[in-house]
Amino acid sequence: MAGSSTKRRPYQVAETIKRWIVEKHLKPGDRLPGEAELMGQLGVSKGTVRESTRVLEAQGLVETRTGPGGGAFVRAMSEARAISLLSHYLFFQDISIRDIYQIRLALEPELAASLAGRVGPEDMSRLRASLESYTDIARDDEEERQQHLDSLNFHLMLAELSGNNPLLCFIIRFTTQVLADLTIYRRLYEPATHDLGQTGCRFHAELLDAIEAGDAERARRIMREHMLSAQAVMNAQEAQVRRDFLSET
Amino acid sequence: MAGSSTKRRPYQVAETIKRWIVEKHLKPGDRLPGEAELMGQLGVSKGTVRESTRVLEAQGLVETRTGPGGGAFVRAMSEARAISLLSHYLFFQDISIRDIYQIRLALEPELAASLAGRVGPEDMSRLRASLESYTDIARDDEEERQQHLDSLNFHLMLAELSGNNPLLCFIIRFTTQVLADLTIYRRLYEPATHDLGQTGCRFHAELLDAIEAGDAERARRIMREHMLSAQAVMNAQEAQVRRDFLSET
DNA sequence: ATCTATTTGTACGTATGTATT
DNA sequence: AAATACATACGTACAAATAGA
Repeated sequence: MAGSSTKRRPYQVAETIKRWIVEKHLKPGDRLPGEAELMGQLGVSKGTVRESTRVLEAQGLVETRTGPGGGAFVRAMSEARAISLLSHYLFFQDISIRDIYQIRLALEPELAASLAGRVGPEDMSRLRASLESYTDIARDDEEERQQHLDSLNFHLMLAELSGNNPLLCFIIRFTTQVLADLTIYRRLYEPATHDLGQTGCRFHAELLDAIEAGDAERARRIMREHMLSAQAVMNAQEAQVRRDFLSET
Repeated sequence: MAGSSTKRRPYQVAETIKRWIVEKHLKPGDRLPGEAELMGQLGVSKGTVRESTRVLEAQGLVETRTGPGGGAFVRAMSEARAISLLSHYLFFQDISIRDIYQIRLALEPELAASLAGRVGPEDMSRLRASLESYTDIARDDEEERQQHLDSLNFHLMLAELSGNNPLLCFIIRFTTQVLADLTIYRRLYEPATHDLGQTGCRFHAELLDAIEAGDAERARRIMREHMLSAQAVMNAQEAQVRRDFLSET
């Protein structure tokens, strides 16, 4: 294989800059050379430099600001962007609800266990307060839909609280996000799910007790039962996940 | 909310094109309008169109070809690129070996179970053949390192075989990739791990038996024990994951 | 509050590379 | 082998945004 550079210039430049970030141990907030300097140092035109910057920006590695002192700055990719990018990957892969729940069933109990005894009192009451919105049975479809979103949000809050293991946190938030996305746009929640909110609420309440008591094994077991119960309901409606990109908010 | 477009033009254009892909149900291989047409339809200049194309390309949504009949084509993002993009996210997140194994411990048994009775004879023998390379004890460090890579590759092959649940497959391949990456560049594998290859090989062999027999529960249990055993060894060396981007191959 | 300097953002024109026919 | 259609790259000019005097 000859050394002929098969990639196009903007990508060569982007790769070079990535190497700089690694080798020079650049941290979020650090400034990269400006367009003019890059043009000079790398011997490319302005347009090429800009295309490179867009690439790095699209990948979430830098952000750019105009004006004096502006330029391209190293940036820690937001979790929202990472989720969005992963949804780009799954766009052409056929994911089913079943797939999502296979993951949740394996991971959520793990998260619950790792949280036992590690949630402060103020977060604890925030979690308990959030249960209120779906203790009572829903009047209409609209309310039920909202309850389901609130219930999913409970899981997002749990993931948020577990600062340790960012990867676990990310995966859980991603799966939850996909489910929430489905709930918003589709009538995913129609038949025979009316009491899912009720039972879900009970599971959540028991789970909080176990977490507060610091009983990791009990938390794990409760969450597992919770997932199995939800999975059974969801598997009934063997839906294909909607083809869309998740937005970045 | 006012329609004031806070984002810059290339991103507006990229978003527009993404909407086209969703709404028109474009599939991989479908061609997007050429630069000239986009310039006309969207009322932007050539440079802006090109920056937009780079953004979509960086996100793995399109590829571009030169020459007659060339242009930008819709493309299903490769798993390799998705892994690379996710590694960009984790770059600033401080992941530990412990974190990786927490995920593996939860997911690998699930994968093993889902594979039981679903692997064809030819794949079965490929898997068995791969065991050969680490049945015998390693002579030197170099050989041991290679054995560890082969052993990880076994898990990659398993993930590959499980076509169902692309997301599960992706996550497992990602975690394995991170470990392989560490093994290549660092001396992760030094102390007290000499028999890890041996015991790992035994686990793998037993696992294949269970899979061939179609015994999902047994496969799950064996893989779980395998992960627990490896985790115990790895937790000894509480290493921080190396700061680097995973390459796209 | 206004101006000014700095730096990115957008547009346009032109030339070159590359693959298809 | 040549013509064609398309992306790729360069250079310049000007617009917009922002920090600081």
